[in-house]
Amino acid sequence: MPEDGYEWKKYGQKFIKNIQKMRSYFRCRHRLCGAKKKVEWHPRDPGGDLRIVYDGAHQHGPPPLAAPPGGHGQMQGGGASDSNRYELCTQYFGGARSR
DNA sequence: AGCCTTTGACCAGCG
DNA sequence: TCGCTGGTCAAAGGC
Repeated sequence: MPEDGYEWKKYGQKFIKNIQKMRSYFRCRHRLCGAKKKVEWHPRDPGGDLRIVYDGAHQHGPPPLAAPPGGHGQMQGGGASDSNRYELCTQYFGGARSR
C-alpha cells in the first residue's frame, strides 16, 4: 500500500459491481480528522486503472511525510516501481471533482 | 501491548 | 414494500 503523504487506516473493502472494480475504504488515523479516502481498481489490472477519491479535509497539520515519489533516484533494488506507478495514477479529489 | 490489516454482517437510501 | 448496492463498524490474527 503506497503512501500519499498522510496516514490512513483501512476500514473496509468491497467489490463495486456497478463499475466492476474493487474499492478500498481508508480513513485518517486521527478520529477527529474528517478526512477519508477511497481507492478503486480493477481486480484483473491493479496497475492499469487505479482511482483514488479523497473525501473531507484534514483537521490537523500535514505531517512531514508529504513527500510523494517524483525526483528521488532511489531506485536500486529493482521492483519498487509500485510507488512509481502510484504517481502515474489518476487522483480524484472529492472536493475538487466536478461531481 | 499496541497498531494495522482483512472478512462478514448490518443499516440506509434509492429504484 | 422489497431487493440491491454502497458504506461503515466490529472482531480476530499477525507483526
